[in-house]
Amino acid sequence: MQQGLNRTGQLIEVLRERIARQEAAPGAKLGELELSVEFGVPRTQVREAFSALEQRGLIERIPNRGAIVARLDPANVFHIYDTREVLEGLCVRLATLNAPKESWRDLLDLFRGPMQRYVEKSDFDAFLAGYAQFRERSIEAAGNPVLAQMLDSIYEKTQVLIRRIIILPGRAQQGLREHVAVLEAMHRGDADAAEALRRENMRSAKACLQNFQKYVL
Amino acid sequence: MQQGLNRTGQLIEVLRERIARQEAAPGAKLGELELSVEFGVPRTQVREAFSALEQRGLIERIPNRGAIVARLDPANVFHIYDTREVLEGLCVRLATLNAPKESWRDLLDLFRGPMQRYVEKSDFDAFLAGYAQFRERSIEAAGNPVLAQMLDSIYEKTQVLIRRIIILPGRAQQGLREHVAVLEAMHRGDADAAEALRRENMRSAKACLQNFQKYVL
DNA sequence: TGTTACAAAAGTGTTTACAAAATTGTAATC
DNA sequence: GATTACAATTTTGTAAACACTTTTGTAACA
Repeated sequence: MQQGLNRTGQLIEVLRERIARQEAAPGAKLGELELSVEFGVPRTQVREAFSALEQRGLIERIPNRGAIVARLDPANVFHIYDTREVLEGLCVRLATLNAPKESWRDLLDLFRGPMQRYVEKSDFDAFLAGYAQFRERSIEAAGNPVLAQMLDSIYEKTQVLIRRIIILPGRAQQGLREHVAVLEAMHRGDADAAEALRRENMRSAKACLQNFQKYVL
Repeated sequence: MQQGLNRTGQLIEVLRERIARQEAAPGAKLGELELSVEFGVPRTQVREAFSALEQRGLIERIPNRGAIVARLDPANVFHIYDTREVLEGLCVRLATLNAPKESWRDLLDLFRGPMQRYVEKSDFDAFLAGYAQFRERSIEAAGNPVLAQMLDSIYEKTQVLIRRIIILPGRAQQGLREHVAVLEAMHRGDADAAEALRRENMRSAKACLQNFQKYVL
């Protein structure tokens, strides 16, 4: 799966990052020549990168009209959350089973202490960084590369949404409470509870999304 | 995600099919020039197709040495089954919730009657065709394209294995029993039971794989 | 006979150039 | 002043050519 060194692989990574961060907005046009001069690579390599990104569902290619950043089909958002629910559940279950209980201490402290203050101060960047840490640690502890890849492909599509959900009234607080509950289960080594709580967490995020559908989608 | 008409998209599909069917064995070399003359397309399009297939994890590209059909890392096989367990579970749950109960009648009859005889006669092709039918119907009824794509990406990697597992002593019988149980749950509209039974089914397949590890991996 | 050195061949990676399509800009007409 | 027809520009799609790497075949030598 890794294609670390060659230039095309790097280009794919950079574009993937750019799309996930929304530096290139959905629907934005990606010019072949434009990118080839920006990165100093031949146009054929840009086209190869496009082919890979299209396969990943991050861009759409329209014949003779070029490539645009894929728009997130609102109908698919809920499908994504349904799927994500079971994957995230599996992730924390495996992580709980594989890692020593005490290894979750620092994250638990983070979520019980500093993260609370980030919410109160509306410091969403710090808050999201905490979420990212939880995500990375869980995936690493789960030790399942197949699962990791699938979660990645979901994250890169939903990263947009998370920033919109987090600012909804009360959502950050509730999400935080639920994460603490998950971490507590992980800390006491209760894998089944961790999975159930994480799934509950995803369902509540989806419900929140449904409530404010007209504002965020 | 669809790239139906253009030639590169077709080429990707044909190669994907060929790899999934094992017409191209794992480790087999895929020559650019060779394929470009076979399909009558320029070499650049073959390279674009390679880029897409590499992203999908179906081939590996080694710099200056070309592309080979990806070998299935034995360590990943169990990771695949863990992940597949939760996805298949979700699939039958959604299918049960979305489709009318009676719509599973014909599959239930198939699995209770003819499929039994296929097993007894060791008619594995007919048997696998029945499995495929169950799979397609479930995915369609689930109506979740995100889930469908993930299951696809798993199937195209494991199709090899299924043919080896099915011939293991007693496996076909047990798998059939478990499928009947799942279908019965679906037929009476019990989504939770269907999910639990399907997951149980995946775990038993994984266990079987572990028992005969040295023979099939 | 086996091994090393070297040359030829094959294949991949990259660049360039050209053809076709779409978009944009302009001018003529109603 | 708005609309249509047409030309110019831009951009994508395709083909060919070139350069570099790996592999293979051959011959000289120990």
